[in-house]
Amino acid sequence: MAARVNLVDGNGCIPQVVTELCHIKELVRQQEVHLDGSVPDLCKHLASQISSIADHSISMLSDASDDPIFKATMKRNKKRHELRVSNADLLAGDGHNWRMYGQKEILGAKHRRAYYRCTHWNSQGCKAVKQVQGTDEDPTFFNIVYIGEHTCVQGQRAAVAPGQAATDAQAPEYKYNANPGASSLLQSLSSSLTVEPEQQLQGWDAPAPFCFSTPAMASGCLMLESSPFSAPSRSKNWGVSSATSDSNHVASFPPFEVAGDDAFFRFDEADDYGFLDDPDSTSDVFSFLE
DNA sequence: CGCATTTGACCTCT
DNA sequence: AGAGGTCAAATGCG
Repeated sequence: MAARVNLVDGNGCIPQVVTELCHIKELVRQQEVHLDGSVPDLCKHLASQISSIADHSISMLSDASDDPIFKATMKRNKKRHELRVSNADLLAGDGHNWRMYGQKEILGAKHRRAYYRCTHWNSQGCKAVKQVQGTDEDPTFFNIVYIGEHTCVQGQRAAVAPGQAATDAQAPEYKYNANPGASSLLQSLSSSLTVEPEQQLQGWDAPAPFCFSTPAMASGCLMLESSPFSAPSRSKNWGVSSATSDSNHVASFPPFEVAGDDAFFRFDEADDYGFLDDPDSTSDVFSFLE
C-alpha cells in the first residue's frame, strides 16, 4: 500500500494550518529549522517539500482572485477548482473518465497544458472540463484545474494521465468542499507526501503521526490514515525508470530515496518542544512510510 | 474498424 | 495583437 499523509491541525481549523505553513516556510527559509542525520536526503526532501507546497498553497489562497484565468472563468459563471497532484495521483485518477481534446504550449511555462473533457460531454451533455499541466518547479507534480461540474451519471473510473493508457485501478474521486482553496491546500499536502511502496522502510510497525513544531505555533501533525486515494497500478510505472519490473529498487525519483538501517532524524527545536527527543521517536518520522 | 490522441488552424477574449 | 481555449482532420493503437 502507499502511505498517505493528511494534514490535520490541532483544532481542525484550516486558517490555522495556513498560518502554520507560513511559519514553517519562513523557518526553513531562514534555516532556523535545519535537518541533520544519516538520511540527509530524506530530511532535505521533507523540508523542501513542505516549503514548496506551503509556498504554492499560500499563493494559491491569496492570489486566486487576481488570476486572470480565474477572473475569466468566474465571468462565465463556471466553477473552477485548482489543485496540485503527484504523478501517482494523476495516474490513480479522479474517478471520472476524461477525453483529451487539445494540448497547448503556454507562454512562460515549461510544460504543455492538456485539455480534457468528460467523456460524457457528448452523450449526456456533461460540461465538466479539466486542464492538466506539469509544474515548472517539479516535473513530477501537476497542476490540475477543474472547470464546471459533472452533470453526467457514470460509473467511477480512473482517469488517464497524459500519454498513458487507462488503468483498471479504481480510485474514489477527490472530495471537494465549500472551500476549494483550503481543500486544495490539504490535497496538495497530502499528495506531495505520498510515499511509493518501493520506498517503504521495512520493519516499522503501526503508523504514528509525524509531528512538527515551530516556536510560533502549538503543533501540527501529519496524521497517517488509510488513503482515500489509491496507489497507482505498479505495472504502469508512471514516472518510474525502466528498471526491471521485479526489482525493488526505485529510481531516483521523488518523493525521495531512503537507505540505511540506522536512520536518524530530528528538528533542532525538537527538544524544546517535546517532539522527536527520543531516539525511538525517529520512528515517528519513518512510520508514515509504511 | 472504432476510439483515443495528436496537432495545426481557428475562435474568443482581453 | 497576442495568448489561451476549442475544433477537427490526421494519425496511432488495440
